[in-house]
Amino acid sequence: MKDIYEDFDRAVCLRGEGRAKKETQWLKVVYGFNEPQLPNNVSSPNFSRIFATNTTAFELLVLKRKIMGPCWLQIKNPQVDNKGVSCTRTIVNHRENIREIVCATARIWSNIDIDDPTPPEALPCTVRTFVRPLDRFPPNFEVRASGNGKGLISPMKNERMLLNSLLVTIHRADPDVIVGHEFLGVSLDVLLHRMRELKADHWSRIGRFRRSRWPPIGRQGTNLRFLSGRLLGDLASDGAKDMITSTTWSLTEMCKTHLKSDRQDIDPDDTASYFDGGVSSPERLLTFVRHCELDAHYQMALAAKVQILPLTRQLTNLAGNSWNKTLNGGRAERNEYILLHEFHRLKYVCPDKLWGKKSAVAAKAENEDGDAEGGKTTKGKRDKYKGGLVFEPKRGLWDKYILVMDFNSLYPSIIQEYNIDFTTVESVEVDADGEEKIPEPPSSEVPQGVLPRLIATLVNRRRQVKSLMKDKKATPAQLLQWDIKQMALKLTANSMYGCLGFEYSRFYARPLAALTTFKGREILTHTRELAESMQLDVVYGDTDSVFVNSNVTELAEALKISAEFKKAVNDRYKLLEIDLDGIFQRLLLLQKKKYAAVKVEDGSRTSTEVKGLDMKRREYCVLSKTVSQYVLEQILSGEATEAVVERIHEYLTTIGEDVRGGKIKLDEFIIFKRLGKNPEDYPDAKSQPHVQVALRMKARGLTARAGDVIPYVFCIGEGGETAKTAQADRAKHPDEVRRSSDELKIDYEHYLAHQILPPIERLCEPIEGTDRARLAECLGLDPNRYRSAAESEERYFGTLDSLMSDAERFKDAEPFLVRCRSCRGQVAFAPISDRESSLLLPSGPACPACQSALGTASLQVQLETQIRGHIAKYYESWTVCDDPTCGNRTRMMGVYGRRCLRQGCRGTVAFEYSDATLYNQLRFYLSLFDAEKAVKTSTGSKADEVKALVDLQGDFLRTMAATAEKYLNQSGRRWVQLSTLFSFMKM
RNA sequence: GCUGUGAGCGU
DNA sequence: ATTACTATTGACGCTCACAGC
Ligand SMILES: [Mg+2]
Ligand SMILES: [Mg+2]
Repeated sequence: MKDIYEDFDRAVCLRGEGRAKKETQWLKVVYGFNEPQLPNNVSSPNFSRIFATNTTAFELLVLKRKIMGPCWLQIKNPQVDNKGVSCTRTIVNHRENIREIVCATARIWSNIDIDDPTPPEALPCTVRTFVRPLDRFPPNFEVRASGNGKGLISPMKNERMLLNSLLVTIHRADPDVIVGHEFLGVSLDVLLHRMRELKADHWSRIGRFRRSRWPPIGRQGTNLRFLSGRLLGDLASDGAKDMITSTTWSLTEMCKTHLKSDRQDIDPDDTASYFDGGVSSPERLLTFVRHCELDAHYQMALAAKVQILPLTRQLTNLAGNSWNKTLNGGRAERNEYILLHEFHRLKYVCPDKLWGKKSAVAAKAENEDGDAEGGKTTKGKRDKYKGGLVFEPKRGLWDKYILVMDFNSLYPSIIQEYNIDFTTVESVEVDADGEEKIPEPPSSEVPQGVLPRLIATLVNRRRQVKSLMKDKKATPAQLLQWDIKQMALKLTANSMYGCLGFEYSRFYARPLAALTTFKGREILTHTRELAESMQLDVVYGDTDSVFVNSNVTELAEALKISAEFKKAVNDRYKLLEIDLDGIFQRLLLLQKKKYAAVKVEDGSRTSTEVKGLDMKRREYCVLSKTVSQYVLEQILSGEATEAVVERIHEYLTTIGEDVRGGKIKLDEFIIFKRLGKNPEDYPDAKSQPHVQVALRMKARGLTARAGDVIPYVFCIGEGGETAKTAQADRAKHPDEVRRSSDELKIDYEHYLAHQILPPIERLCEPIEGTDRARLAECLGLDPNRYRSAAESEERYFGTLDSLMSDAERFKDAEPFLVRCRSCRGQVAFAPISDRESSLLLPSGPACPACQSALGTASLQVQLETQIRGHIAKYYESWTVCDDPTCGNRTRMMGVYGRRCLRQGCRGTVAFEYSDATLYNQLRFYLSLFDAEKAVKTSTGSKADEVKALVDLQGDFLRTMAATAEKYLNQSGRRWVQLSTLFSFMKM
């Protein structure tokens, strides 16, 4: 082997379990990357282990040269930055169901300084758009295109020419950065496949690495390597999504929220209509081309607005990783590199990167855990250790000042405060019961560890930057740059903790993470106790905050209390710092992590702060959010409850009418849900609306991949579905609804019952004077279906001491029909207190028609037969639809389904003969032979008569009652089970 | 109510 | 007119909808 040199080096090994091993002697061997990699598990009498056999060239270069992110390696070039934006339009070739390129815009800015806050529209750029016909261009299109304003439009003969010209443009401009929206996931994928298919010239010019032979094109969204040498800033990448607050990250939405521009949405299925040489006009195609031009601008404007490039550069400079990785997202790698740099500098040997495996520690813990599967969350991911503490909220509407006291970056502070580090914390024993114990923090003599010092450095640098920002003479450009810097420092410090508990991390150290959160819980508990010792009421708290009820109505007094409390808390810690995060004038505390408040801004201004409520979630449509917003405003208005409740009821009534009257636009009904996996990978796609919609999108040639946010609307079923699939199948893409022109109708009832009512009900839960049934009624929904279980039960059976008479209670019960063997007549067994109709005489039961006696045994058999008939009917499980226009009666359904099976009907089915009906029937039979009740319900002179009768016929009554009771007990137990187990049936 | 699945808010 | 390869994942705490039992 050549190129080898040897060198003894003292180093400390950082392996696995918490504390680093002792300093030992190492032999450093270096050889070229042209030689094969050594296996990492070999040993010999001369050495026990080899480390870093699989270190990548990138890691080595960056560490050895101490390269901390983007910088010039040879200082000979002037600062040149060339940014390009590409925007492509594709069309689905339905014959082969593949996507082709029809239009592409390259918008190029040259010599840009990314820290320059000037918006892109104020900077010069060149615009070049290539467009090709599907068959032929509309007449005169070429002429009209040449007269386009700023941007150059180049009509191309075919797709291959388009691609070639695009490649030439990219080659000439040779951009350092490509900015796009869904470029990696969509555009690049189509570009690559089309370039290969059509044998485009110099295809590798899309990147800076020249190739002639095509390497395999990987899975969609994984082909970043084709762009080697250029940076890709994709607005839809995970990295960008973390920086942009948006529900869908669609271009249209981000333009609206971040640029205040109304971007026109184009239904992909309409693309062909713009191109049709016969139908379309040149103007129409031009609008399409200009739309493409404009999108390229929007993408750049958004990138500038959210500052992806400057921020990712700062993050990369801090961590010393690759800029492209930061742009693409994934925090773990940044964290890994910042630690690699630090440990390398201090001459530690770091744990090797394990490809495709969890870290050694994680794998070991897995074996020990065995099948003792802990609390699973998603994708079989277990919770590995305990996290933050959340106090049980004291629910309700608070109207005295509430002080929100919050620890400043709790976890980074804890790591510093307790000197938590790989090198300082002793490894822990595993308990007998497999429970891992929390390690002890080191004693105060132990010198500061690597991690605490790293975080301290970051925090100090941030403090310096923030003090710079206070300078009055600072230019806006400087301020912006400093703000980005301090943001990057904060993000970096805050992400250190997360990676300690990350099982795939090279620096995985679960005990350290567990210790950090443990201290967090301890601190929060102590903080609460301190507040209570100061006679302060803590109404809520989450991980690093306590909500203190000041119980005063004067702001100055509240501030005084907060200052006292703050001092009391901060005196207990060296570094840890609590601060007043905000003051709430009113607070509606609904659940853990769910509340709304009127926050006092400086002086007299206020703002509303909402956390965790349904209206913050993308799965609730705009309409639902609007209604929630109104209701919330009323509740927080501070006015008298009656007035508030009345206004809410009124509002809901008009909403119900407006919705049913079709006065609300389609956009207000759109629901969003993200695909957690690719749509094909769902085991039960049938029951998931967003998956169904995504699958249909794919069938039409559009893309729908893991991570995409799918919009959909619930429509009225067209029929042909089974009960199981009905709900999900009724979800349609908004474009489908728009295209269908009245074919598809929005399911207004569904929206009222599932999107509007539940959030409102949750908001009003602590409000006196209204309830679910009342709210449902206002919306025009059947209040009975929304009554609470207790209420429904009352309505069924009456309360125990109800005034409801038996006649009322049993009005729907079927009578006990007695057949006389002599005269073959049939008569109902009337209540015995009803002396005129009853067939029970003091001498015994007798036929009212022929006066012959009826035997006890005969009556008993007849009763049993009829009871069995009812029970059989119950088990037949006939269901009937509640929609009066349908009335479908069937037993086709699964026992627990509720949807009507009939095509096109949206009714809800209930058991025609329900458990409640059966129960009531049996109680009716029993009541017929209830001596005590008969006496009680009789009045005046009748009472004596009845009393005498039941005394004489006691045996008969007891026999019959026992018969009824036997079945009642059997079925009664069944009923109790059903009513408690399947409480949903009594909604 | 339990189980499972799927959502995504919160710190 | 030269390579080429995986794989890709910050933590935990809490609520909600749906299907099935
Ligand atoms: Mg905090
Ligand atoms: Mg907080």
